Amino acid sequence: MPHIVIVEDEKEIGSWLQDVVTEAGLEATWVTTGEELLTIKNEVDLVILDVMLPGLDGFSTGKRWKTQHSDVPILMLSARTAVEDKLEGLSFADDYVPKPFHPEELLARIQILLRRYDRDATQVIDIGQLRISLKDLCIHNRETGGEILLTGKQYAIFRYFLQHANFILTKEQIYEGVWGEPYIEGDKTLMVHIRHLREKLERDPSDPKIIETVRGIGYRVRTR
Amino acid sequence: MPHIVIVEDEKEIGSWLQDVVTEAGLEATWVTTGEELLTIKNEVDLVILDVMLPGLDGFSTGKRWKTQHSDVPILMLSARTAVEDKLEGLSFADDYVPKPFHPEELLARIQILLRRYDRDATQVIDIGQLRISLKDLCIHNRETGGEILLTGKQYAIFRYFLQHANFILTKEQIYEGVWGEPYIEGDKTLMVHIRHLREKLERDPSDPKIIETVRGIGYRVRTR
DNA sequence: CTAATTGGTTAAAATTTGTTTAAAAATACG
DNA sequence: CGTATTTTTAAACAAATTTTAACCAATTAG
Repeated sequence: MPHIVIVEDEKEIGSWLQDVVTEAGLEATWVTTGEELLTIKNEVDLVILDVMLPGLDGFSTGKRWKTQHSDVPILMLSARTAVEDKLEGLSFADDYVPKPFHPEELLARIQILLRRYDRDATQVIDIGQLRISLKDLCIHNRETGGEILLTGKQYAIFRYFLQHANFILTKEQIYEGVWGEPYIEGDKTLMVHIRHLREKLERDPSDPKIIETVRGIGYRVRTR
Repeated sequence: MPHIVIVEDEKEIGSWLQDVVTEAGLEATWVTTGEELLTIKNEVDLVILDVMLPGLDGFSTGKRWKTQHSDVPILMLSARTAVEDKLEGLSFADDYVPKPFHPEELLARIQILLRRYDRDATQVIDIGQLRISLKDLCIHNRETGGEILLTGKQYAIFRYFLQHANFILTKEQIYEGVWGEPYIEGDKTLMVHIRHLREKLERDPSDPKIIETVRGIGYRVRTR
């Protein structure tokens, strides 16, 4: 059953949304702040995100979600119908629905996003001895049969590699994609994380096959 | 370049849409009936479909397209803003934009759909036996099937050549373009790099075909 | 034909870049 | 609040790249 997270600070609307989604046969979690959304660890299939939020606003929350968490679709809700707001939202979100709206329209748009997202998800890829299910980012070692658990940053980096698999990625790209802030020339932080990742993923961390080094440029993870 | 088909019977709007899409750097074909859309044989990446059409209406056209043709996304346009219409459209289409709308919003929504259904249109150039995909910085030898990895400076120089392909480039130009500092007459650094590049790229480095020498001036890489 | 010029080649020196290890700082957790 | 874990910083080390420099080959001009 697809799991939907609703981020809405107004109690009445939040609770109503949760009902609407639940009655449509979907699982719904309702949180009231962007910060809460960003800490959710469970599997999420879609986020309904209000623009006006206390603290971290909807736009900032959405951008962080997309860059730091996952490609899981975001449907923005807003009473602000100005083109600038729509454009801002659509620059990272997958749909933007102005308030007020009919619950049926919302559900129809949710279905579209779930349908679309489902297509490119539910995939399992093999890299070397590893088997990775992209949807829940579980990594198994096919040789030992064990599961490999990564830390937060390690997941973020490895996910970035998988999302851009087979591309040679510059350190700038990776750092900015994962940390969301500019890379400072000569910084070794990323390299230390690569080292830790290799310790967990590679057969022989000092002869890496999964995370290749492309000297003078960056790194690459191949899936083919 | 993504190819977009616009189905719109009103001449003014159709032509305007075509302009909007074309100016955004996309290829646009404009037809006036649903029947015409269903006969298109070329590759299509997105359909913009008006609801009100003479003959086969937008809803019927869209459903046929999805069932009989392909999974290529449909963006519905309509002056009918009733929920029933929206729901009918969203039951098969991928987005439903009520008229009137701002061109920027339309373009943002087009981008979202194209992004989702991206056919991985990576730009690929062939030079001699080499196949180069600029986007992921990969160079393949089509004869041996192997990949050619370059060092940082080698990538920088070769990319400069490709960005100025078919032009005869002076050593000054290349040096200043790659190093970002003035070229000192008689410096052999560039030549050493050219030698290393030729060792990796050419069939016979002492009889170069890919990086030509233009005596007294500089070098040239041809793509045609 | 020979000298001068320009580009090519090679190997060693210098520099840059990536790796590794350890410890400090920050964060999460009970 | 203290402990464990994660993340970042720092420094020493190793290795590959880039540059330098000396010499060689080809072409052109006198």
